[in-house]
Amino acid sequence: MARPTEHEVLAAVLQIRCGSLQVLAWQRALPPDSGRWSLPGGLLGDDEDVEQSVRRQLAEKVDLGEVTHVEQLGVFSRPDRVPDVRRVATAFLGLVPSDADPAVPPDTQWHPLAALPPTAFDHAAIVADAHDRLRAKLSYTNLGFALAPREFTISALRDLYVAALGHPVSATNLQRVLTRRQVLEPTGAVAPPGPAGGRPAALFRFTDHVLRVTDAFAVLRPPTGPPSGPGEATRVVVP
Amino acid sequence: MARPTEHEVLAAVLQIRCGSLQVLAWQRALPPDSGRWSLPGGLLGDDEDVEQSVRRQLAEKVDLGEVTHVEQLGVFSRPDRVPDVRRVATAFLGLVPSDADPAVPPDTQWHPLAALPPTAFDHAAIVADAHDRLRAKLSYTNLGFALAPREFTISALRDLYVAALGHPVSATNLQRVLTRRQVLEPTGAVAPPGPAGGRPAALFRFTDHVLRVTDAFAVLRPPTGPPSGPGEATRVVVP
DNA sequence: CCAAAAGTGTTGGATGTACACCCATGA
DNA sequence: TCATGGGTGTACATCCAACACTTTTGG
Repeated sequence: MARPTEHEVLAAVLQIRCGSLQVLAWQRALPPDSGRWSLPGGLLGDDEDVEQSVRRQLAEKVDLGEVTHVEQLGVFSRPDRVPDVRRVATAFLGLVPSDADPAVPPDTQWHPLAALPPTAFDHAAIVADAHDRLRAKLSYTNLGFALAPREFTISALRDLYVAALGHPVSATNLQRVLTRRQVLEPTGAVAPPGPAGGRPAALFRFTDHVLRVTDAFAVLRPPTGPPSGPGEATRVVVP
Repeated sequence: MARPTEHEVLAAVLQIRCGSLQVLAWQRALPPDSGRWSLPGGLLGDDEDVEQSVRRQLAEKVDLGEVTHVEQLGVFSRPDRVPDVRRVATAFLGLVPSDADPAVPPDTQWHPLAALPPTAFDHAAIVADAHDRLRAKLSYTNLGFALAPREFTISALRDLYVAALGHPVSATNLQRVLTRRQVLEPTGAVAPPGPAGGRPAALFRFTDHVLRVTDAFAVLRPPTGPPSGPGEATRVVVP
């Protein structure tokens, strides 16, 4: 009767490299789907939950210290998503700062999302979900911290947002929005100008390195009476 | 070595009944956790994905026609979440309109979230996640359609939002926000006043009965140039 | 005519985009 | 001093919460 059900975890690890958003994948040597590119992951172990598992599996491909953010995307469970066996996957989004260059195994490479080679199983859908989630959260959380170096100029940060969002972003307004929300703070230092000259750029850092919702409810917020209780509700849709 | 992994689906089905947000649960007759209250659900079948499965399982407890919205919350996978066996759960949020009164099996009851009896396993955490998701999406989507009757007055809708959000909501502003976003439209009809008199209330309906994000990116939106391409990006965090 | 409930008008604040303008540096 | 990149100031639009005021009913 019931086929045994396996459970795997898969991570779309994203990083902005050379100005483009890229995803980490390894090339399958054996069937099924040999030759196609596969997201890092593996079977859920007996003594771990999916979050622990994805971190353990990722550690086999990259230095976990370089992965600044991991969050669950959802379950992929079509009965035919993997041939022959019944394998349910929990998908994750992982982020690596743009200045990291983690060592990866020889079968593993970064690929621009815009030109993804043929992927195994339903991994392309997972990558698409990861991209959507990243775009959304860049807009209403401080998630940028996970893509940026510890210190950066506003134009460098702008370039990261452009690569991740896929549309032009004004450096002027990016700075204003993020500082008003206290997502960014100046370090006090400045970066030397490039060879073409120009005013030295101030350096900034993210004030916080854990995910925070910075744009609370757009509407239907609780009345602004006396200072409301601790831990105001925020638009935390996905933890 | 590896224990066989089972996969179950569980649904926190929410409805506003008698002015309070309630969740559907059934009382376990047998161990483990006998006597405690459990969310509807069951094991994933061989030929279905988790979305199909949760609908199938829900159909055993309520008329599926009454469930106006179902969405995935995430995976609960602590190794010890269920004793003895390894069982990973995909949790869902389900919504039932406030005017429905679905027949439920004798062991099944509605319970106010504010006074939840002892729950089985990690089901209380699932209910909490469902509540958070509902609160968040009421604010930036048209999800109210899934809680409201087909036609309603603004004050009735306000009461639903108050019950779901847990804080006061101004009927005046609720109407303005939702009509501006074209989430609501007047039916043209009016409801008769109550016994105490008062002006008859206009009846409204939701223009759409599928989830739509109505409050697009708060910030970092693409430049408003020429009319942008089709299907503008929106803050779809969870499909 | 009064109370009750519903709906409209209006104000003020917060937030964001766009754009003009000023600043600091290297050649 | 000029080109270049960086940063600030300001105008304008949008959106929303709050609240005063008007409308329509039943007693």
